[in-house]
Amino acid sequence: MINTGAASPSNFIRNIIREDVVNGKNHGRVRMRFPPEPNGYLHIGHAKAICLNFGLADEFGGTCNLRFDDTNPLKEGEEYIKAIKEDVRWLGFDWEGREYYASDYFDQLYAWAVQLIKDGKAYVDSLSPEEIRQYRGTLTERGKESPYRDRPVEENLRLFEAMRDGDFEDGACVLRAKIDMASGNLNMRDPVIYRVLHVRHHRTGDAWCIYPMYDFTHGQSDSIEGITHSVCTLEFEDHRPLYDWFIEQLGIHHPQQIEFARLNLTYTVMSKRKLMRLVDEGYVSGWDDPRLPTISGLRRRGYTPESIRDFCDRIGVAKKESMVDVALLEHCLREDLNKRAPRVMGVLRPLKVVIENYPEDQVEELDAINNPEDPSMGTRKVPFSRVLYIEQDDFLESPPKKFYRLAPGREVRLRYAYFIKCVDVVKDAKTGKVIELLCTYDPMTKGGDSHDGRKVKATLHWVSAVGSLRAEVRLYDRLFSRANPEESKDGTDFIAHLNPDSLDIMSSCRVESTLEGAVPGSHYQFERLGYFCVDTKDSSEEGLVFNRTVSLRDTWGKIKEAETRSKG
RNA sequence: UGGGGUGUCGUCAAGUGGUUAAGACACGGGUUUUUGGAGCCCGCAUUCGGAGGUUCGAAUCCUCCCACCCCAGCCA
Repeated sequence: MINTGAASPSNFIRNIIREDVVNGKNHGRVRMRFPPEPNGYLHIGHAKAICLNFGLADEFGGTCNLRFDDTNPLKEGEEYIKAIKEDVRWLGFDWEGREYYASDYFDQLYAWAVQLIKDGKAYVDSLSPEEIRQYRGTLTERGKESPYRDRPVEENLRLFEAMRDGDFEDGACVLRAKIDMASGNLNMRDPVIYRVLHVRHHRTGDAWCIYPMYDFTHGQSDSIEGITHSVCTLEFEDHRPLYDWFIEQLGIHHPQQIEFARLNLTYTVMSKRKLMRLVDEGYVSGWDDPRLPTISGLRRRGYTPESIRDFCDRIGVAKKESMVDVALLEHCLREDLNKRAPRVMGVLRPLKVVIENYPEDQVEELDAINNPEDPSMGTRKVPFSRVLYIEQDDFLESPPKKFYRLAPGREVRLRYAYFIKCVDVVKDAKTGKVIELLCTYDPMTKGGDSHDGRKVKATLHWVSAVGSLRAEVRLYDRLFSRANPEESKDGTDFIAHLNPDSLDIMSSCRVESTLEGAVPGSHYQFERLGYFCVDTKDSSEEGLVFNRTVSLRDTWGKIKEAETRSKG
């Protein structure tokens, strides 16, 4: 178990638990659990819940179980279990072998259902699904009792057994709790607790053809595991009275349920249904597409577990439904990577530069610092030669006032190399586009230091033509063009707000040769551009592929943007 | 009078009768700089959804009102 460390801000759940511990409730013990349904991949919203549950357990010297709520074999599967475990582990949490499944409790749940029947608290209903819906009433009108509600206990027992033995088709009947059809809380209007489902379960196989509903499973599973604080999201607030009712009828340990608001992030979607659709309909390349807020997507994008945990600590926990600015997530990432990522130079859109006064066949090895934030990371040698590449964005033939990079007649510094001055440009005869720069260098400025106090306004990153590698770089941007893609006044599908420029593949980039053999998944800062990582799926010895994790803060970009905006 | 929730800065979020109403992100300005990066400094809610009331004193207590979210799966 990792200790998320530094004083996280206080939140109401921690306050409740602290109070309980102080008062000796549950003998001062804290038992938490993270209970995903294995029917999809985990996303950053789950990370919030994971950090909360494991973090609180850790803080109060308690434990946190990983429990799969696998009560619906129609939608669940092994693939998801595997992915979920990998994600939780990657985030840095350890369930210390306490890996449980609601399906482990099927026998106990069945026995409890029988107990309820015997106590006259549950009955087998033979109404059709449609009829059950009609009998339930509406939000403002009370429901009607089923004609089967008063079947004798013996008959209920016999029928429930027959359900279990496979005597009924799917949907023919259900077991319902006998509570109150007039309740203002729909969950209390005789909720279905068992249904017939002739489906093979990924763990129990064909042992069962009836499966308990989530509502009849979740609370009792927590109870069985001795959970003290059962933390879940807001939409289950209405279910709490029902869970309490089961616990009370059964006379078993009563976990305390506490609800908090789920995480929403700007410029993305978080519901499993929507993520599933993006994957299934091919809008993204898979659950681990780097544009997705899934844990696997963030991982592939280059996010670190540390940055995600830091983010989860900073967003807080409350009951107010909120939308967190993705800029905060990016801030946490930059802060982490700034300290750890080695610096390297790479040119995304190469513009050829010829240093006319530099010897034809000479190649110099220049010293470059691996990370100015951390001297212990040392230095490396980068080759410099007569033909170089710089970024196309770093040259403008007629620069606006605030642009202080290279331009005709202007001098700039090449990082760790020399001052160079642009003396001429070569243009494509047909298009008129600048395709090459003719420059001179000042040998006295080796290493980048001016020898005469001469100042230069910009430092550019560059790469030597001879000592550099070709690479593909995938520039990722937000998946949606709207802060809240769900927000559609009427009927507009969230798909309509997909950002058409969320992926930009740069295929003729050049990176410095130190990147040869770079390890998949490793992080780098491409100086002046941003943080990038070696793609874990598509990068290889023959073809390096980098993903842009996040750009550096871009002051010039903002100036440009502000100016185009003011010009109208 | 269906039930359950929530409203504190652009976005999160502390605060639970006496604070100049924390902090973070964002934003703006300055400083520094061989990354227009990073760092550092400064600014950023006379006010807590609204209106009344209680009190020496209210974001915190009371009353009424308003806005928004969730619930009618044999999904979770």
